[in-house]
Amino acid sequence: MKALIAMSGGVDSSTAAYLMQQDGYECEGVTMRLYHNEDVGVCTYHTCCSEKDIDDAADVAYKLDIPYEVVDYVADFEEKVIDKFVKTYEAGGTPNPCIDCNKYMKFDKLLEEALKRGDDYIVTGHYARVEKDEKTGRFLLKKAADLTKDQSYVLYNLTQDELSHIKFPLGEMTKNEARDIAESKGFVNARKHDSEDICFVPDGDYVKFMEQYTGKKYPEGNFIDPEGNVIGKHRGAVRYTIGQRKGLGIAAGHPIYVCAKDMKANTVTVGEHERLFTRRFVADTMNWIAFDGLKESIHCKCKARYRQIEQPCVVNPLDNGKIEVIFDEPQRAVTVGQAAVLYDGDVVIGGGTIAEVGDLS
RNA sequence: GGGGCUAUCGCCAAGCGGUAAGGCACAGCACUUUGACUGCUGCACUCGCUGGUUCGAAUCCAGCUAGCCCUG
Repeated sequence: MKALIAMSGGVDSSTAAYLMQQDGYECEGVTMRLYHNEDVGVCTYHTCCSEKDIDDAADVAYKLDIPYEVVDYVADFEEKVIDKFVKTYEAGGTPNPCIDCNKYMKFDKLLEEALKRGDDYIVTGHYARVEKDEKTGRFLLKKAADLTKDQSYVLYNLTQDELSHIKFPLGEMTKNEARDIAESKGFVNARKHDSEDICFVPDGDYVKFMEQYTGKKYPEGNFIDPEGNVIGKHRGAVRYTIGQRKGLGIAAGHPIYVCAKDMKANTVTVGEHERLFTRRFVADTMNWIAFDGLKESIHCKCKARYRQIEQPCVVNPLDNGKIEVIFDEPQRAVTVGQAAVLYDGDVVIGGGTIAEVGDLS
């Protein structure tokens, strides 16, 4: 059996490659080049696919004695991930580009490439598990054994067909075990810092990135309180997201947070922490894994952002494949553009994009 | 023209003769394959100005300056 390892240059995918090899697979390593580093050599730790990362991946592949190559997906990445990222922000939402990168790059474009090359599987260093449910014959996506590292949330878009060609060798182990393996094999990246931040925005300033990318300047506007009184000037509405506290520059005596944005009026509403809680939202562009589609209401758990403990809720099917989620308890800062992923225990039922928040009537 | 009140970090605000609380904002770090949240740390050798009283004052006194209010 042949496997194509998506090697980011980090520890996880390196260890994953090693494990597949140990498992008897004929492996080849590939790194996707997703964008061009404007300032080569400057950003070394918190990006994937930088020149440094390619060096690291190549180094590991050499150690494992497997073929290695870099594929150029810059154009696709820009179209499928960056463009959507920018558009979501401009529309007032808050995107999660990692999810789209998984959906359109790793498990679509790159998987297609793998199949074309005659590989049976595509392999990544994600902490998640794929299992085949013998009763139904469906592939299930499940949380990682190491719950502190679980990444099933960012993988909810996987289809049955994709899942049948995916291996996550790290799904059963802890981060430390993965690092220890890398260390024992002498991989250069064994102690490398975990990836973080948006990979194509190395300095964390996504607004600056957007301004460079679009050539636009996002105009200043007013901060208003919930009653509509102007209480300050903001530096561009795209700069703020629901629930945000830092960077407002408003000294109200107590912490205040972004409660709402109106892109048309170019206003950002700020208010007390208590105002951020909602029980209801609507999600669209659903992908279902545990079954083909939602036909009736179910009770399950939902994560409305990456780092949230799943919360009990009721999910109601709506028209056009949308769903309505009603949490048992109000949740803080549920935000349009973020992904909502539904869980039944360890199993990912499915997920979608939050399209509308609030108004439980 | 009289009378009163107030002047302490970017904002708010403790302090009332014994050697500058706190909150907000801000910065850094931690956390983190999204944006956030959160946690930790830092942040006035100085209290509108000038003198005086005192062993010692942001705290008492005087004058000055500024702002606010009332009254003409």
